[in-house]
Amino acid sequence: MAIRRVSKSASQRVSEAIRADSEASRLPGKLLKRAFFEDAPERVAPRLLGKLLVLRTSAGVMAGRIVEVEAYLGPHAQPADRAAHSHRGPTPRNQVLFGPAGHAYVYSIYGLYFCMNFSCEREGHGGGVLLRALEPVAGMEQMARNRGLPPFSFATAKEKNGATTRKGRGNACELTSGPGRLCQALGLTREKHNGLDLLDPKSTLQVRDDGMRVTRVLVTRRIGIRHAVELPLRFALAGNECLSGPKNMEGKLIFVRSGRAGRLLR
DNA sequence: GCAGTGATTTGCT
DNA sequence: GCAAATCACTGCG
Repeated sequence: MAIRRVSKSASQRVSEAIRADSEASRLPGKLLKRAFFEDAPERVAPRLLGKLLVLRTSAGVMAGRIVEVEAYLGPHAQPADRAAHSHRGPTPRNQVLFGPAGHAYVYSIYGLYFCMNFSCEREGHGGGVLLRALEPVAGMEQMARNRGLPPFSFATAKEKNGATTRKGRGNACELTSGPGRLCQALGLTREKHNGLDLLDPKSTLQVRDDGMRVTRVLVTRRIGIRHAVELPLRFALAGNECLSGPKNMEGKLIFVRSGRAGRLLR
């Protein structure tokens, strides 16, 4: 199967732009608008594919391209989405989901890890999109430190796929392929990052659009949940090396003829 | 496959 | 109040 992913030169350009100047005004691409998130999670989720998650820290800038997400529907959804944290209504933990769209909802799970959602829909609705995997773009050295992995140089997804990976060289995707892993790689915690506005130019955590065009999106059931397992609400860049979960998951492939992920499922 | 881990919520009294 | 159940995960065997 042919694999569609970011061209190496595009990734390098992004990486170099970030390294050259970490000022907000010089970050790659443009900040998304609030309206982007003020829609149903199942429509926001596929549009997020290909966008960049950018985190500025004192140690430098880390960035990853969003390659896998899941939509979690608010309490008013038909049918009810019992897998969603918000399905019973607001609680102290999930209040960010019921706030304005475009904010980070970070929660701890199994006492060991954190996961992050983006709030969607209008205030009070409780919809969200879970980030399941990123393709690392910048700050891989810091990500490896955060993950407790050895500081060897990481092969890019393209190198790995081209079988040019040298022995002893890790795959960059190991850093961020999974909802817990990506939070650990970026150092995201509930204490520091829950509730951050992803659309504020001054925010340390942003979602940006560098114009990458998405052409093939895989839609499958969600992973690792007990309730509402049948809903097709997991969206991924088809064939991307950095996806989490089983590689042989059945799903539907959607071809995006218009080019923009934002035109999906409209 | 399954153990480890702790925050969160629910369901009792 | 307190105990029990739940949990959208990861790493290891």
